[in-house]
Amino acid sequence: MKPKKTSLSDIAKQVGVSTALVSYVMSGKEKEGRVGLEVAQKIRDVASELNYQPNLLAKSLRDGRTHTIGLIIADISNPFFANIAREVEDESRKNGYTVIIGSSDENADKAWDLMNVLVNRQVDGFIIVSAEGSEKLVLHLQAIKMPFVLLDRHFPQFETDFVVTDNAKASYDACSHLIESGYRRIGFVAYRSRMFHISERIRGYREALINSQITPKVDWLKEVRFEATEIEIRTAINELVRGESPIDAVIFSTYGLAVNGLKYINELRLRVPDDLGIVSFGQAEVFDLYYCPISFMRQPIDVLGKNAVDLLMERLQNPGGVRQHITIDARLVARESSRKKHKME
Amino acid sequence: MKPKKTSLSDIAKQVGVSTALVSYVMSGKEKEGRVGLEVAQKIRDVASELNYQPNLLAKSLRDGRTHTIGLIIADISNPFFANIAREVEDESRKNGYTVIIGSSDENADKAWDLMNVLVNRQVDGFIIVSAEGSEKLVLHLQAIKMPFVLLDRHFPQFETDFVVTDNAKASYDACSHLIESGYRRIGFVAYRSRMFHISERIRGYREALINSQITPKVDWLKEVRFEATEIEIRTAINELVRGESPIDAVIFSTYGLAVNGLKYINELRLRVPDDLGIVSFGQAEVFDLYYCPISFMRQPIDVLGKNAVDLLMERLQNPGGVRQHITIDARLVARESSRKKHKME
DNA sequence: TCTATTCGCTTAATCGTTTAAGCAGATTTA
DNA sequence: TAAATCTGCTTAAACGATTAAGCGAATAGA
Repeated sequence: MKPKKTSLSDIAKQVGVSTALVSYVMSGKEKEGRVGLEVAQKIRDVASELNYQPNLLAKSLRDGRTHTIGLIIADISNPFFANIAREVEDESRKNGYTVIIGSSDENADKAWDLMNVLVNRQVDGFIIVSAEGSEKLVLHLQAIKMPFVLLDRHFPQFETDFVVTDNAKASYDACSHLIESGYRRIGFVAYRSRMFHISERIRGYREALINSQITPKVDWLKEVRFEATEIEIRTAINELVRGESPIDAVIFSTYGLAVNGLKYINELRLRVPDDLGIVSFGQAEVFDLYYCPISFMRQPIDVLGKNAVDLLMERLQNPGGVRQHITIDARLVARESSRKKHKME
Repeated sequence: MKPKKTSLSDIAKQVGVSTALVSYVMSGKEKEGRVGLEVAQKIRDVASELNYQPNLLAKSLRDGRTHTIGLIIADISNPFFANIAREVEDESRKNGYTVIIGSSDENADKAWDLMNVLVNRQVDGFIIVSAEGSEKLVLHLQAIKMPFVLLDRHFPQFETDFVVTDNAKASYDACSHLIESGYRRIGFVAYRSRMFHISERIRGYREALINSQITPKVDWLKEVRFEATEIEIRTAINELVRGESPIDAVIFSTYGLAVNGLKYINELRLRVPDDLGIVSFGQAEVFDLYYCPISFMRQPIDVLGKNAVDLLMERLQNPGGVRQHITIDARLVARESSRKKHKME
């Protein structure tokens, strides 16, 4: 039925030598294997004649490395993660590694299951964008001494390798920028979460306000549950723009929040930035093409992805080395959605 | 250093039996293996005590199936493909399969290399969104009897399994819709390509015009090279709106073309749909949030993805079975960008 | 009581590779 | 000239799991 693939021993048989010789030749170790010149050539000829392709499974089983890494992200259909995946894929291939991607949907149980599947498939290491509640996963990877790098989000209580953006600073910059542009009552929409990167973003936002002698009102901070984004973001925005202290600008702390938020803002026929200034996290074509291009904090996804892979490669070489913490700055891309307010207000 | 994972023989040693017994128990074949009750229990106890996890590499090497499928797409950072990837991933996992994704960048050589890597990793089958010039790849997979399903694009000259949208019909519907809305001079922007799905889209567009007694002008069809989208789309649109027979509506045959086209249309300060009606292929948040929501042909990505996986699963079961061709209709989602023209024009 | 059958287990081959160890024969060294 | 080294190759174990075949001992059948 299926034509059996040619193996080392097929070549060996045809040439009339042992598989050992063939192996040496095929893996470029003719010197070490002390293979004769004519025999080596004969082996190469037969190999290409039979179109020999090595079985990576056998190789991996033998030497305990699969040259495969597992990438666990929230959702590959989210452009932020899709771009990360792309970077990780490219950078890994450059290093001779294949990537297996899995989406956790921000669900720690799913992430745990995924991790187990990938561990059983003997990946050499992981790059992980953690879901909330993934402490167990991190501890388990440490326990089994599986190399891994946390990306975009990390747990300050654990000593791990990680590559993240400076979220507090990014938020601080976003908020300061709005203040400089003349906005004073600035809302902040985040996912309801106890994750560090979220609280860092909130902290940065608060500090920027305080630093400008603006007292952050509790009502300005809205936390939306990830599982019910579409519904809860409507409530949140309603309260923000129609509450006791209505806002004149808002920061979306995430791409998904921005998209859903903007949809509702359109429905309400609020004009950006006249009715509402906006700065968002995340990035995507949406922000360019919106009638009023959206200002956003650009996270250098390419740098994040590349650093994560490089760091993991380093860790694979040297599992015992000191853990590295890489923090990368986000850069404000100012657009129309946060342009200067007219003073006449 | 790294704590060696527990293997069957570790358990066997500790219980004092052969690995065969342990294997029977761990794979739920106690009956077949005729394993004693107490011994079976002892094995289970020790297994969970040592936290035994099977080595899927060894299993795969032994029985020739990896329960892995390769997914080759153009670019994971393109939302259309990202969504496909997501569907394929989910549906595969339901079937106990893991997916390895690779991006070809619409480049046949890259696709070929990717295919080889995945073949060497012993994937059980492929789902492929072909790049132009991938005939060699398809023929090779057939030659080595590797099961595969073509997704979204296929080669009519080869007898393969495939799952595609009815592109001619989709294009026909898109164009007819514009005509019904009062547009008469309709442009069509496509990638320069000899791929079947592209020419089908062009064919459907032409037929719709002819069917309405409109003679399609050659100048209305613009083909841009994938590698130079950003530059060439500007020329294309310039010529379309400022040429001898300027258009009043345009169809973008692809998500990427739409995004780049819309950016330039914004720059030109053309108003949609008053200056230019629009219908696009592809789908994404952009289309919802554009100041004038974009009409588009909705390709049911979930159905495409699910069908591709299911078809591949079937083919894995029955490699010899008759090839299946699944064609799925796209549905027009009419929005503001193609709303009825005022008669006064 | 003698032969079949069942039970509970072990042995060993297999998947495709890698690589340390060993073995003749030829060549060099002292 | 005897010992040491080099050359070109083979043998065989190992990675971790699966599973057909086989082997005593106990049980059943007649």
